Amino acid sequence: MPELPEVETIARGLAKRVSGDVIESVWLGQKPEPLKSTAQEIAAALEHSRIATVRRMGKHIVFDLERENGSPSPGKVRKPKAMRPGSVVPTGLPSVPHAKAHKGVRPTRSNPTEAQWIVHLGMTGRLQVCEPQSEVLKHTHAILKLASGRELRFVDPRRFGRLSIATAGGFDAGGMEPLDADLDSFVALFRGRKTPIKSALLNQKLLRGVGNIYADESLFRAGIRPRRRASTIVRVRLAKLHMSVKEVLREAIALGGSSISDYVDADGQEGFFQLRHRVYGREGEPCLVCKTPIKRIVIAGRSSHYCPACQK
DNA sequence: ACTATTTCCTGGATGC
DNA sequence: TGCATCCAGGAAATAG
Repeated sequence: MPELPEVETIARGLAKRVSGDVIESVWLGQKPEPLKSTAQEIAAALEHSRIATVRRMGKHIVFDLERENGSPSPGKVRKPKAMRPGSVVPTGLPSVPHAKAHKGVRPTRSNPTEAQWIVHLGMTGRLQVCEPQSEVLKHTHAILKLASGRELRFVDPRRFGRLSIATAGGFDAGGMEPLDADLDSFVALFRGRKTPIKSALLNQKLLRGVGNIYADESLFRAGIRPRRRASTIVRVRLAKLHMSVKEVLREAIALGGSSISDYVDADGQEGFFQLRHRVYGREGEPCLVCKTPIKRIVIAGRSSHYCPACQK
């Protein structure tokens, strides 16, 4: 499941492969009725746009788009309303149900970034760059034809992923980037919060990008039990957590993320941080520090792993 | 303003 | 073998 390190890895890979490429046409799968207009918006914003950059914000992948010279403006793009990708599996060659409603619209000059394509991979979402003739996988919800001749496809079996369009700079990714947070603002995030520290770490409005795996791993390294109320943790311990979070994320990024279930990056490469997990997915196995069996409990519906001896 | 709970979704694992 | 059930999990929606 892509959390910050996986998304970072994917975004870097994509940046290398599709930056500068132009989106010629877009196919979007059928969506469950309510958000049809958004699909039009997405197609309109993407088509004839150049991908300037690809980067990560929290767990989101952000494609910065700029209009191709002389191509019509996509019209005003509203706030980033999330869209549920289509549910219908494309058969054969996808036709393109895009809106071409803008004929005589004023041409734009060489503009800087005008819009952003925001992709959240959910749990099972993947973006693949491939040749047009390669097999369209089941659960493919979007296909972008690129000027380079390749295709950028969004595949997501479990459909927790989200696609949306934001106006440039208008995308609100939530809380602060954990890797940028200084100690004081990090500590301030938890002041007065009665929620378990694990829940606070997962709250994207506080920190963006930390998910279940890295929350558990960070808490282990900081010696804090996941159920500890955030407000009861003293500053020095939070300082420890501050360090642990950054350390865990940096190590994971360096190893290309954690590959559990079927995660692979943009190049189809697996990550290797799962080999460094000290508590996540190790229920009953001995703690690597003290040999006490790792416990698993459920917090807010999320399985949480910790060492009852090392974490207080 | 917070916090806790429910819901979405499918494939894989488990159980009978 | 087949069928039902459970589980994984991010974040939005709902309830308290």
